[in-house]
Amino acid sequence: MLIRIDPQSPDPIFEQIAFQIKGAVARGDLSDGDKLPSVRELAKDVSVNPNTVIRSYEVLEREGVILRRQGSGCFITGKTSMLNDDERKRQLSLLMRRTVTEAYHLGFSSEDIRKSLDVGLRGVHFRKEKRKK
Amino acid sequence: MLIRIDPQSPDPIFEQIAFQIKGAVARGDLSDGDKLPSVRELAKDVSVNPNTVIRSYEVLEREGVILRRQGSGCFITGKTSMLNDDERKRQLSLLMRRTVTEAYHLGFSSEDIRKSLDVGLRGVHFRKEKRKK
DNA sequence: CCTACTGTACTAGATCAAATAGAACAATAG
DNA sequence: CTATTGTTCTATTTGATCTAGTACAGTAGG
Repeated sequence: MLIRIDPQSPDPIFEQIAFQIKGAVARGDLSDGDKLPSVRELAKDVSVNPNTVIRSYEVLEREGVILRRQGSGCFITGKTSMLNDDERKRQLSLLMRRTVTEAYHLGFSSEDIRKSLDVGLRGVHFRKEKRKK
Repeated sequence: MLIRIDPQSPDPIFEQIAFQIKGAVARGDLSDGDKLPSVRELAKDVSVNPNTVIRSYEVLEREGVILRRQGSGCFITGKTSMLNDDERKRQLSLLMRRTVTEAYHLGFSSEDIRKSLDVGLRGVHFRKEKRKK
């Protein structure tokens, strides 16, 4: 587990950890059944309080990314969101509205933005359970 | 100016205000030269402290979206980022990596994501100064 | 069974960001 | 000159974040 914390970042540490794990899953570096480092171990690695790691793992479990089992450890589930379809679509729509607005103000054209999304998509490992429409 | 604050949102008020103004500019509802409500006026509208509005306007000016002129008011510039090209590209790349990771964990396919981006892009009014490549 | 590992829960405290309140100053428009 | 604009400042409250330390609970393996 190569987690890098940026102490200067405005994002809280527990979110940085959670996001990096989500990134590893999206890339396929971590997948169904893989074991995460223990709370204490990761805390030591990253030089952070165990409570902070716990908080990251809580977030990830609430989002369905991992499963926590007392005594044995935390594991990647390989599943996604758990929200109902309407809510998922709403979230995606919000996310894209934010993304497009920010990209626009960075001064990019719609072509630039589409291309950049494609680059991002190429880094992701899409083979998951089918979802019903 | 129809600004809506969600007190439940994890995002700070000053960011919500700034983002909604950026959204209005991206949609074309606000454009070059348009005057924003005064600090005190908007603060009253949204039932928020004037200092909070000031902070939103500071953010927007730092990003080049608006221009503040003491005595006269705040105005849309119609310009974008002001960062150099390398930094802009870096920001776009980061933004997209975040977006794709989140969308992935919401359980969407790369096709879903591309489509949703296109929907978002359709809501944006792209006619701006040319940028050198 | 025992031990060492795992996650969990709790309290307490330090630090910082966000927001409010209120006062005062500075530049502009009319 | 006056009203309106943005600006600056200090003080205070609230909540989130993070640290620290302790203790408890479930699991795996000898």
